[in-house]
Amino acid sequence: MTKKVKEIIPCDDSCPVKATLKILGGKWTLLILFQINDDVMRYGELKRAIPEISEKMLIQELNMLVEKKLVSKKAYPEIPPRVEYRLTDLGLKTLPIIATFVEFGQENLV
Amino acid sequence: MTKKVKEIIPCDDSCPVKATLKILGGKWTLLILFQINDDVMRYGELKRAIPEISEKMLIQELNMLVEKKLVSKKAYPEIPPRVEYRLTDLGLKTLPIIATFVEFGQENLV
DNA sequence: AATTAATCTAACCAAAAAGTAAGTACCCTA
DNA sequence: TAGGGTACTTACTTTTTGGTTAGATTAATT
Repeated sequence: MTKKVKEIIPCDDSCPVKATLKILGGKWTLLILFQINDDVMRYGELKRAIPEISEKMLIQELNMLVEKKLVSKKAYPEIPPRVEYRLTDLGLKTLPIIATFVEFGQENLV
Repeated sequence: MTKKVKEIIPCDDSCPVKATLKILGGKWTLLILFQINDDVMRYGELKRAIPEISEKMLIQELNMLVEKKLVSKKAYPEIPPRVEYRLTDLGLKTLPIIATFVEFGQENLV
């Protein structure tokens, strides 16, 4: 009779949960994606949709999301300026994640 | 012809995404739940499964998860000590969330 | 001529989260 | 009697994150 040894596979950098967390793990990230959803949102609209976020964080997160190619940005050369954000194809793929967040929250928390 | 006004519903404390984020938003939380999964895990096993986490953070997160009723803890009065963690019914409900993280990571990142 | 509007930037500081390192407890084995 | 195993705990420091304030832009409105 051999001693049973539980095999532990240490999670490394290829852990998909970790990889996803790296992009979506911020305090505001999922909330912003959730608000944009499959719509077009202006900067000011997002600000009103997430009132507690500071302008700095909103811009910072949006820039990050554009850089990571989850969000595309279109600025119109107008005065006053108009900038529209929407999800890219990659960004749209986060919507199922957000849907599970919504469901868990609705059924168990709020 | 009336000016089109986009209706913005500001997300308040009842936003399900925010509520879920409040519990699952930590740097290590989802990773720990992912490792426990539908299994029984000892403290030391979790430590080996997530090598980069510090003991302090692991304990802190586990305590938080027990307090939030996502994880149950069973300590055996033995020397050396043995403590087992497993997901509660509520904790098991986070597995679909984690599954979407895994899928997104596998298909788009790793 | 001053004000307003919308989007963004930069500098600075505060708070929160996470990391580090050491120590505690207890019995067993060598 | 020294060291090892397991699960924590504490005090301290660093890093990350977030908040505040001020300012740039420039055409149209007051």
